Amino acid sequence: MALRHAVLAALLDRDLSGYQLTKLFDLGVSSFWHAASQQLYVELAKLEADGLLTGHEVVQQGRPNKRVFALTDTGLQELTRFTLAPTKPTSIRDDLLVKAYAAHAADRVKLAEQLEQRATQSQAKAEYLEEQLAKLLGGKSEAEYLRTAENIGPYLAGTRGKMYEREQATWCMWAAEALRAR
Amino acid sequence: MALRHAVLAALLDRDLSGYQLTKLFDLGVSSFWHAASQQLYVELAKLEADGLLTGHEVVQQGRPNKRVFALTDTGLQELTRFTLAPTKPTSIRDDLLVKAYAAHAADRVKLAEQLEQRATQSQAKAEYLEEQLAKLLGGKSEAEYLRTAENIGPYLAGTRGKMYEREQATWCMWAAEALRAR
DNA sequence: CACATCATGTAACCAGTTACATGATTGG
DNA sequence: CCAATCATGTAACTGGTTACATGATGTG
Repeated sequence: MALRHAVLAALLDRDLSGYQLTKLFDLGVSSFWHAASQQLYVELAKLEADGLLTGHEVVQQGRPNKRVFALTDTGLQELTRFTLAPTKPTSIRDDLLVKAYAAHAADRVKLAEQLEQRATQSQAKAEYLEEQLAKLLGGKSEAEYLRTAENIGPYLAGTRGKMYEREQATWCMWAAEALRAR
Repeated sequence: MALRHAVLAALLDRDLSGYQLTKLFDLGVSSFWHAASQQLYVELAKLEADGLLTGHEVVQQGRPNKRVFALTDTGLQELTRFTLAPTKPTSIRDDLLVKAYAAHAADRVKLAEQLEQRATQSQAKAEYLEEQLAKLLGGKSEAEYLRTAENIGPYLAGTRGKMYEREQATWCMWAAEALRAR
């Protein structure tokens, strides 16, 4: 079970609805996990059935009502247990890397174009994450924030996401350049 | 279909047996894709049935015989087609990132230990990949190699893997330090 | 009233993981 | 003869993706 713990983690210091989680786990936004809305609603139902979450209908004016989910004690315990359990490293699994490996079978210019396009996307995502991180800091220096903030988890994970996207962009540009130069 | 193209790419400039592919796609080794042997043998059977590969028994002395697979023309075409097809970006999907996000629910020291352990693993993997890359260079400078080598694909993909592991190690140490300092 | 956004789901399918199995050959 | 490595598979299960569906509410 994988999404499971990502959902529990997301609900750690705020309650969220399925729709809000969808936005959090959306591609382009998520720094620490990705999931589509369909998967989330299924998972939320399971988590509620297992007693790890409780859902509460929230009546809204101006928009449809929503069900907001909160961690139960059991849910929090399960999350804590998960953080202690050993996990194996996972490697990158990205079609673009396979394409790069298969460069010899590809049209060099078209592959370079794809790499450049991805570089742009990754750059944009990195910038978005950087903004989010700046918001978390709220004016403080990073060192200060890491010492004093209540929950530094989102900052730690967000930083990894930012690094990943930046580096992806750097590599894409480098590889595209290498292909174009031939 | 995912592993499919990774296998075709791996067979692009040399023929390999299921066992050799297993080692290539093994965790700890793979820079561009991961797969377990069970999955590989199934995939190889499918690829052969689909006419993208052909297998040939190779009689060996001193060890069990093996079946070596080679790309067919159709297989090569399929790989080329794949390199041209658009693909979406994929984000990191790593339990360790979820654990970091859930830092507030975790034992800080134990989480730091896990991060440090992962840093060590990633460092080792990065060094292994660096050796592989040096072998590919074969004494040439990178610039020279990228200009003149027949197939730079493995070098491009391997470099991404190396970068990823190095950065993972850096982040793990940084995050562990942040957790320990509290 | 059409379109965007908010909001929540079901069902079929596909890819990957885990568990289980087997056998050859060499070296200590 | 036992352990390590080489070599190849099957089957059940889990997690994730894709396709399909529906309805509320506000804005132009």
